[in-house]
Amino acid sequence: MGLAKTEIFNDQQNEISLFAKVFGHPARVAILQHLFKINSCVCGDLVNEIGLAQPTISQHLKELKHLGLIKGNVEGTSVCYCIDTENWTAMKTIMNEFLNQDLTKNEDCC
Amino acid sequence: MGLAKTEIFNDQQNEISLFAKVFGHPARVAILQHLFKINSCVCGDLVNEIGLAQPTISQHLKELKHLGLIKGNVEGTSVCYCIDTENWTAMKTIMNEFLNQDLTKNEDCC
DNA sequence: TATATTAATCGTAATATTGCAATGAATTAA
DNA sequence: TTAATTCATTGCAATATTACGATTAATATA
Repeated sequence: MGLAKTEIFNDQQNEISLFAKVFGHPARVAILQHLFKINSCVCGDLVNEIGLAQPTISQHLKELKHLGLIKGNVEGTSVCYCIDTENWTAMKTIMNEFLNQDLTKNEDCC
Repeated sequence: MGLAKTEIFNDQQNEISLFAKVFGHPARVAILQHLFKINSCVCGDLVNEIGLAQPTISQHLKELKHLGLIKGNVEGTSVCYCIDTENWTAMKTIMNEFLNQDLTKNEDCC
């Protein structure tokens, strides 16, 4: 089917999977790392930095923007992207709660 | 193409995206949460707990196992799964490094 | 041995994702 | 106004993912 049955899972599980999914491609990981590193915002330098065609980068940026993890500002003919720090922090809280589940109760298997 | 150009990204970026990808489906999130909660290991209870068919759950378990995040032990006719605590911790380190990048340097966009 | 139970695997249909060439829209520069 | 620049969008081909019925393999029980 290629279609997840999201209706049988709770909001938290669906939200975690949506954030994780957007990190599930190395190009988007690389884009985010570069935005963090460059601090001030970058634009289509990303196309040069990462070795993918412009429409491909544009598509990945769109997905990151759609989840609110980055913002884009038009500056003349170019568009400047950067991390949305507030939303990034909120995402981190959700992901950390999932990743940092209590392991001390979990013994070796059976 | 449906195929990520992993060769143009570094190992860290590819590894992060592989872990994230496996969390990118709510069923796998739910499976992991249940394994954490049940502490002692569970088997095909997962099929009942989560509302998906047995082959589907089995497939998701296979992916989690392939990444080393869970272990499976055969017990008679049933198979008992649990979190691989060591690998989970290692994964957490990698994901935290990515999620906890320094935000203090990132100002509002442009 | 025959049957039941459990879970993995196979095969397949439906849908999603990735990547890019071609094109379009918006702005700037000449 | 015309041309150049930058980026988004469209359309499409190749591949991946999700889900499940049917089957198989392995073990347990009668």
